[in-house]
Amino acid sequence: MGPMNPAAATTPDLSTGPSSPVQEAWALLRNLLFIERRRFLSAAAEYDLHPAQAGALMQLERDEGLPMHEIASLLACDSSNVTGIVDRLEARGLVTRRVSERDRRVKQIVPTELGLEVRDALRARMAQVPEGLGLLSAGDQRLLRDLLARALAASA
Amino acid sequence: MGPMNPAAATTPDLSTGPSSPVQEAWALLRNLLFIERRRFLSAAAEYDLHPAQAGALMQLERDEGLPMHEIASLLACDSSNVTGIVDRLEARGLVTRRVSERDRRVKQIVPTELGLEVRDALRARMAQVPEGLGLLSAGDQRLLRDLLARALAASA
DNA sequence: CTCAATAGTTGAGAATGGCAAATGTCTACA
DNA sequence: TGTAGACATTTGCCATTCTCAACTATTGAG
Repeated sequence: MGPMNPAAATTPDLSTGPSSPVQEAWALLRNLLFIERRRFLSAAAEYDLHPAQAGALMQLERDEGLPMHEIASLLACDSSNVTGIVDRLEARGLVTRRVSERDRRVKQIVPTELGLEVRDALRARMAQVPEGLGLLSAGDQRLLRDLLARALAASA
Repeated sequence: MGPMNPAAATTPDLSTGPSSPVQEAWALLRNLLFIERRRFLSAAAEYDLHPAQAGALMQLERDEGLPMHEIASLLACDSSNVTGIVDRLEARGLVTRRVSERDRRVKQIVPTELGLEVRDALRARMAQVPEGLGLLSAGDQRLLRDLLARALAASA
């Protein structure tokens, strides 16, 4: 994520024709995502991590670790970037490189204990539900979850 | 951070805890954000713009333009970044700097005709509704819009 | 008029991001 | 078996983003 990256615009209301309900819903969602980007940046900054470093760290799971090329794929960036990102995470004692036993070309990136703590703290910050959603009634919250689950199940 | 704090109330239990419907809904939404980021990156790349440049361009409106410090605020970055970003947009003929008449310190960044075309193309790409949402029934689409409208109205 | 605050720019230094080249390792195939 | 091609990672180069601190010009308040 980076860095991420600047994200969607605030709803511009393109003035080009009427918008359908689903388009309006999507415009609202983009607003939410826009706010989310700031949360991500400030969470990363709080732990003195650059957005890309935080993004990489958050992807790691405990046991196996992730090959660098998979991190690159998740972050949508070139593998050569991951080298530097992992270098810095490793220098701070947050991850270690471990050569894969099954394929000596690949290096599994495994979080250290410290790395797991930071990762979990970051995940917790991002898992915090935005204010607006929390204010919906319990029934509406369930409804929203069900709608989204249906929508994303259909696309996956 | 007691139970009275609404932010704390929506904080998920990191470790193995069961998640509430609203937390599940939010987790689904973050998936969407993830996908959305890639769309943004590829849309920007398609127009040979770096993400920050595309982000800035998409914020501009036709008539007044935006002061640079407002662009910085929208992009959540330092004003000094915006200097360079606008430099490159200007070099490519996408925007112009116009000194504000009301305050000669500020420069309004106004899109050129070409800039408007690119901006609209970018906005159109980002306005494209993700597959999953489009597969919902018409009724569900309206329901989703209404839920989100209610949630975001409450937070704004 | 003076002075603090604001808008933008500049410069230095770290980091990201893409591309091309190089190394070491695997795998398919003849 | 051996060899060619594919793959994972690293390195170097260069453009860009980003933060911080300093600087200029301008504004507005007292």
